Amino acid sequence: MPELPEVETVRRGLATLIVGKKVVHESHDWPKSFPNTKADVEQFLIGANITAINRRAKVLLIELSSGYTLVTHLKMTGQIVFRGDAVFGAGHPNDSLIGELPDKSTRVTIDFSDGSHLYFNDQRKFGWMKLYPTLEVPEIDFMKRVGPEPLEDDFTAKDFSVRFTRRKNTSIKAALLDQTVVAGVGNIYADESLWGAQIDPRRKVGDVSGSEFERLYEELRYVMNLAIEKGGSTDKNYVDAEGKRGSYMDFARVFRREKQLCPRCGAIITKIKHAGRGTHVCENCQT
DNA sequence: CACTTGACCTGTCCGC
DNA sequence: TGCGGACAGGTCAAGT
Repeated sequence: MPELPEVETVRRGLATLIVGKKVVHESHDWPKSFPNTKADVEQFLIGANITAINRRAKVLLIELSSGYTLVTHLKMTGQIVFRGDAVFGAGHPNDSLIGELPDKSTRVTIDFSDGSHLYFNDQRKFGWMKLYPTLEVPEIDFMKRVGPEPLEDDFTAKDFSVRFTRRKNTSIKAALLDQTVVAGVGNIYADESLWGAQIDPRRKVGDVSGSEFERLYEELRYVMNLAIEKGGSTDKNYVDAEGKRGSYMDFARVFRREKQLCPRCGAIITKIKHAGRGTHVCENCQT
């Protein structure tokens, strides 16, 4: 599920909902979802206050007053949902995907001193939360290797195209999905931005021209900014920190629109398998 | 090193 | 209705 816009949406929600709260209890039923020892939890999580919520690529960083950070990756089906006294989203089926919590997919529960709760749900169990000393977070392998944030103001089209030179023999889609090239791009926004730039996802990086890279840069930033504005994309599982769906899928031009008409040229959109992923393309106007 | 494929999991959908 | 297989938004470890 979550790519950069979804994780950013969760981050913004959590920043208003849980910063300042004090953790009093944690429980989990699947060790891989929260691999720290009980002693670490006691020492660095219980009794700590939430001081800030940050994001790098698709990783959520929940900072604690203990000097530790709860590093969180939602992978494919992770959800982080806050519940206070009110049940957010209940009775609004178009707005919320989930009801009572904890539910069947709840892997981790964190309780706050004011009686509110944070739930980490993850149907497929690929995601995880893990405590790291805050100062060591930049030393985590993934953090050292991940590429630049594509939405930063000082990230230019030139910076973007230069990142791809190392991968000139692979396809443009495989390179876009490579987190060491650029941070935060996943299957939805790869397909959407390539459609916007009118580039066939199977093209070799080495055959993509400078002006095409400029278009792709603009389109990637456009779709990701739009997706953040729309609260992300809910295809199946994704919800924000209040349990609400995102609406970008209503604006998608190719993703999950196979057999429908291309909004640009009217040809039929096809779905193929490429780079090990379902890939949506208009074979008529993406060349 | 660059590149590709399989593994990690559960749930759903599709064809027989 | 049941059953097998393919597939799902991500990343790593292995393999070539």
